[in-house]
Amino acid sequence: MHTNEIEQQLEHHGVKLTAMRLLVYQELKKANRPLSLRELEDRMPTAERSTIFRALTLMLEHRAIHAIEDGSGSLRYEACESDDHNHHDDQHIHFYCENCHRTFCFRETRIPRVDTPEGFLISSINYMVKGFCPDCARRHCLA
Amino acid sequence: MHTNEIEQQLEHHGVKLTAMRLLVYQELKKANRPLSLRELEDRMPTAERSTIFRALTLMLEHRAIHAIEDGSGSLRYEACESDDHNHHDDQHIHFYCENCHRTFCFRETRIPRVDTPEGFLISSINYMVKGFCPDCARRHCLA
DNA sequence: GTTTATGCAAATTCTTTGCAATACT
DNA sequence: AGTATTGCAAAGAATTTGCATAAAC
Repeated sequence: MHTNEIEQQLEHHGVKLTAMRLLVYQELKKANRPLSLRELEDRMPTAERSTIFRALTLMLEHRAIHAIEDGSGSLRYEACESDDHNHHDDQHIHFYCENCHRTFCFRETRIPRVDTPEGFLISSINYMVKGFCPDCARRHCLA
Repeated sequence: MHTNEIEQQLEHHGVKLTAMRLLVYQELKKANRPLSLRELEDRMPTAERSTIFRALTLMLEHRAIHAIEDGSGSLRYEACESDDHNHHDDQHIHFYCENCHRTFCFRETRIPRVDTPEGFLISSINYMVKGFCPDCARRHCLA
């Protein structure tokens, strides 16, 4: 994906472009999995924590990205898959390995919908599975 | 539910009984919704934060309770519904109101299961819906 | 020139641990 | 006595904010 496309995506969400915001967004796109603030910092030595944080907050508000809590103790951010900013759901489910603390995206698996009681307004859904990833499961059995 | 029943539930999970642990567990049962460490502290002026925390940690390990991340920035703890300590899933879905920061349990709604790729070992599942609760939705529309 | 974004530093909040004192068996 | 639990205080980790500088419009 070219930078221009990415710029357009951000603008499509109503996010005013800056060099830093673009960088953060690109990094999320590139990673292709949810990243924590810390991980983003590590990948962008030129960017300041608070700058990244404010970029993330802004993009969250504009629903260009979403946040998931995986139990690692820190939020992880992920670029939205679709450009449809009317549907801001986490589109797919995630898996968090309690042993190696990695978070996996199961992109093939959409989140099954449920009925909610009258009056509740839904803006997003997180479906988070936890346990052991194949690597850790194997090691755990051998041990 | 009598104290004795609650004691039995804890012991059934292999948690050695102490006054503090019982108190914490009772408080969770009583609340009937997920509580944060802070909320528990507020409800138990006699108990120390670290004591509550260690009680929670222990009960988590023994799967007498489970933890959910609702996006409020702090973990919330909830007494398990069933006494079956082989199934430690969050049995029902939760709703977090982004406006008033309350977390609701939709006990009627079980978490729909999904297929996960080969090799992943599942220990728990969180299904978290976010948005506006009826109260906040109404106020938001009027505003 | 006014508004907006950035960088730095520090405050806040939440979680977790070390250690001495206490309670339990 | 010996082990396990509790309370206090403080360390760690992550998030969030104030403010001065720098950039954008």
